[in-house]
Amino acid sequence: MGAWSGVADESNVDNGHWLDQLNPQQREAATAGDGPILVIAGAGTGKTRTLAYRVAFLLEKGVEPERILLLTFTRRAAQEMLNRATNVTRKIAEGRANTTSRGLQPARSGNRNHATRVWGGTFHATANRLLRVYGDAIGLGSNFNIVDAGDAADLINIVRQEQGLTSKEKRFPRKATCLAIYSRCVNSGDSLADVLDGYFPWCADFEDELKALFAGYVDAKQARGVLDYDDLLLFWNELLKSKTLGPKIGGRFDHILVDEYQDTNRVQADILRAMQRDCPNVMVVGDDAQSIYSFRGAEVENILNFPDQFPGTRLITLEQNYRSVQSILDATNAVMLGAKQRYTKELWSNRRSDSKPTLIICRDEDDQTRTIIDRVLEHYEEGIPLQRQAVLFRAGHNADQLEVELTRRNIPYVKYGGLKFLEAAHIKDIMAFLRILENPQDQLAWSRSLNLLDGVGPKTAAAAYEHVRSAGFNPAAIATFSPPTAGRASFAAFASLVVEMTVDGGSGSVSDQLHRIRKIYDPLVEATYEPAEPRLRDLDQLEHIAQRYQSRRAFLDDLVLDPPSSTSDFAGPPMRDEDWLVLSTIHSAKGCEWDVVYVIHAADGVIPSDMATGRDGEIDEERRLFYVALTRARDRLYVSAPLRYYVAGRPMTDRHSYAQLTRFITDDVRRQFDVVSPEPALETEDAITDVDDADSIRSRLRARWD
DNA sequence: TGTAACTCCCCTCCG
DNA sequence: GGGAGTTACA
Repeated sequence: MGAWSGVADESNVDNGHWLDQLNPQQREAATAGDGPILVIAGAGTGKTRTLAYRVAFLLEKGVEPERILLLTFTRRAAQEMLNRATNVTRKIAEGRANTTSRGLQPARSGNRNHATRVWGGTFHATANRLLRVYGDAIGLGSNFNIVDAGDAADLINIVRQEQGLTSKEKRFPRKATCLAIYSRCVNSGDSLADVLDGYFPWCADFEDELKALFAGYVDAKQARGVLDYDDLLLFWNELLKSKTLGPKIGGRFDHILVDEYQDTNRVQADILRAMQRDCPNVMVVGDDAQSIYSFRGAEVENILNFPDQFPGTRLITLEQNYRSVQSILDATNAVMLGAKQRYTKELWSNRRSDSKPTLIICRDEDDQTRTIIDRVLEHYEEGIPLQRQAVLFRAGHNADQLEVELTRRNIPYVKYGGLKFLEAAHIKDIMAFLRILENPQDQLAWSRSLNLLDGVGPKTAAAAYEHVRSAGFNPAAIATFSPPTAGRASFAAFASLVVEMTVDGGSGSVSDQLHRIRKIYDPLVEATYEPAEPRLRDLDQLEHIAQRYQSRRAFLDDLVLDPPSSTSDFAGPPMRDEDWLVLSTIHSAKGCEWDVVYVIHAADGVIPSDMATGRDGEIDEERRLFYVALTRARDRLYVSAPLRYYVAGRPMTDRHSYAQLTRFITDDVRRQFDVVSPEPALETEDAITDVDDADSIRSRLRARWD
């Protein structure tokens, strides 16, 4: 996406010693010796830069790249750091070449892409990589399919129906809720009763049923040869418990670096501790004030208690902010002052500014949309490209109206977060076809594909799966299944394609395979969706990204583990040199920065979300989220809130409701902003001293009549 | 057994 | 506005 922290490139490392590019604390972190290290890095303090230099330092020291494991929150973050590390090592090598006699090759000249051999990625992606290697050893096999949250919820639903858990007197929790409960249990290690009590009190009546459901879900995953996201971590953790495999896996590495440690959960911390037995050099980096993923089971205690859990920890704190002007930091520091749990860091910057950030109070959402777009265009006219400006919001749909208006005005934008490309039905359908070929046990994939065919519903799909199963999971057996009803034409076409592709499945590139599937799938799309055109274009794009992959397995795994976060991630060359505005959820903006940032919908109920007011600590997390949003800004920061929302109801009864500015902007915080309001006359003013007070005015007015 | 049409309820953030 | 559950009909 837009700009990553510390956009400054590493191009000038050859002026003086390369480590001179870092401040003393950063340098201490980058060059620290062995043992556990905790780096507390406030927003914008050069964390990415420090990690990149750390990697470069280790490589320079002679550590083999494949013996370094870099765990990050997204794969994009890992790539960014490794690219920068590569730049640093290249500059060092060039510098060395210049100081040695001409004609000599620089040291390690064959290792230009050294850093690309570092193990880098998310916990989940790393787990996948390890399980593909060691899965056979524990009977997991290496051809498991990974299911995303939607598929996992569907599978839970199947089990639920099998178990007859369709109570009528009181509604059973929805499938997504069931999955969320399950996930929280396994990620936190807490008992079902505690999780229900603490987070899902309205589901407490179903404890026994849920217990049975989850047991059935675990069995169902096993029977179908699939792992969900949580399984990846759980299985990795289990591998490490083995007396033989554990040391092997940990022993693969000499150094483990973990970014965004404040957003790891208990299983991830367990994994790290287990890895550390055989790889003592662990460095974690994070910021307790930016912990925003507890909804996913993240525990900020992991970073707070790191020194206890890893004895001998060296603590390094980065406090100088290189990103924002001081006036923005004044505002963000003020926001954090209100946190129940006080954080110790107070960020400071050398970057001065003569203007405060701006708080824009808007009449309603229309007003907000217009105002934001106007400001964006003003800054654009001043010479700040759209890509260096970002609009941030709490939830994906908060940007709906803005998107409509940007489209109407022909202003290009990309949106990150919110609904994923991959979650669209037509994408999942066609991916299901590939999943069948890769792992014929995957019942979800079969039923998804089969249900598309005319005259095939759940029953027929289940019978067909059973047929394939009894044939030893040979996918080609589908050809000998005869569907009971009409519509045999499309079934026959489907079956013969499966047979064809089973026979020569390995041959042909992934995008070729997709292309062949589309011959029967496109007509189905055209028949199913009214404007089919945009969906077909999505499939074109899918085919386009598939070109980057050598293997079907890698393609499937990547799309689940590292889904394209916006449609522009695979936009073709035409977009390349255009400019576009960035729209992003605050969560997806983590780690990024822009010259100008607009935080919209800063109204109570949105920030903090009205869904997050239940528990202690949830409000604090919303505050941190707001803090993360504000600290993305380098030069200019706008916060806006509509005071009125239209509630789209039935025709003729459209009403509006009134909103309040987010509670995180207290009077103290507000003083750090310039306030723009549509109705300044209605603003309440603090005590004014340059006119008489009301009493003296009244007595003077009265005096005329004396 | 599959499908279309109708109802009701609830809606977040992500790997 | 869309998922999930129900009903009527082919």
